[in-house]
Amino acid sequence: MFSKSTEYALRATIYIAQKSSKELKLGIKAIAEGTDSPPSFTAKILQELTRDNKIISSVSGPNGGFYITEEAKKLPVRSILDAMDEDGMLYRCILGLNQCSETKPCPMHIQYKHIKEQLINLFETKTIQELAADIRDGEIFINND
Amino acid sequence: MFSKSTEYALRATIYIAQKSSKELKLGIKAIAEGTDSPPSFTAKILQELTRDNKIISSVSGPNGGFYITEEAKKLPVRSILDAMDEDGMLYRCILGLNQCSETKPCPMHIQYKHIKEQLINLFETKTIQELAADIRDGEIFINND
DNA sequence: ATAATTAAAGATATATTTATCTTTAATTAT
DNA sequence: ATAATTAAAGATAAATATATCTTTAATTAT
Ligand code: FES
Ligand code: FES
Repeated sequence: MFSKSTEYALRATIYIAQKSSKELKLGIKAIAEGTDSPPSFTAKILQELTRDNKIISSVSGPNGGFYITEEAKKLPVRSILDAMDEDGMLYRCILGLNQCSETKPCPMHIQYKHIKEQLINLFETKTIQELAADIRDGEIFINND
Repeated sequence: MFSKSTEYALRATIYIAQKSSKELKLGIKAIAEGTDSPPSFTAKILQELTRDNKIISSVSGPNGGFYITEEAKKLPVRSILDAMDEDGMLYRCILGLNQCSETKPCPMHIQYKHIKEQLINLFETKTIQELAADIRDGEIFINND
């Protein structure tokens, strides 16, 4: 469904939202371990997510690390896809035609569009903080342990 | 959603099912043009689909080309994913965890599983011939013209 | 001020996917 | 039989995705 980059971005963001606060920032090592992701690659991805403080925030230096603001927690999961330039995926033709449209539909369009709508709805309504809250509550996981 | 390879495989198969018969086989050039796909790459992909006559059939030589049997037309679209080794996609965790399961669900699992079920159902019940028939009927397309 | 710590930025490496080109084999028509 | 046509197979190339490593900059504690 998504690229590795986007999967790591989603897992890292959820992990940060669940574990961090402005007072307790997380280092790249902890994030990578907590999400079963390669540390240096995850670092690169977090750079994209912190650019312009779009989703994740960070500070360098001792006791520095990554955290997410209460504001940003309210963003839909969709905004992570946007930051990773993978939001196009939600709107593509499932057979790879240049456009997915009602006026020039592919043979799978009619049935796929209902599924697509649910996908879009899921990513646009579910917020980062909702996903993070789920984990705290119960038996929900963000790694392979 | 799918790799380029799989997209080309789906489009080519639908095109062949729509236009060919045992008497009227299609050359690689016609298939590539009819589906807006790169000819030599599509040729490679058709080799995978013809291996063991799994889905597509072919004959070399003059008046040769690709066609699909009435039997094969009854296969679900899912069988094309199988042939392209991309059937795993339907069962993966949307966050990229090693397993998607009820017992160790990721934060998106509960909501995604309903969508996933519909995707699986679509690919397992829709047949190649149904997709091809749709095109003949009306305003349904398999290329970008 | 200095040293220590941490992320940011940049350079590089590896693997995979996508794509093309060339040679071979099969089939058919003459 | 020979030549023509077509797909199969194999080799190679280009592009992209994934991953790591090194250097730099920022911040903090001493
Ligand atoms: S046109 Fe193919 S999914 Fe909409
Ligand atoms: S565990 Fe992630 S989608 Fe099922």
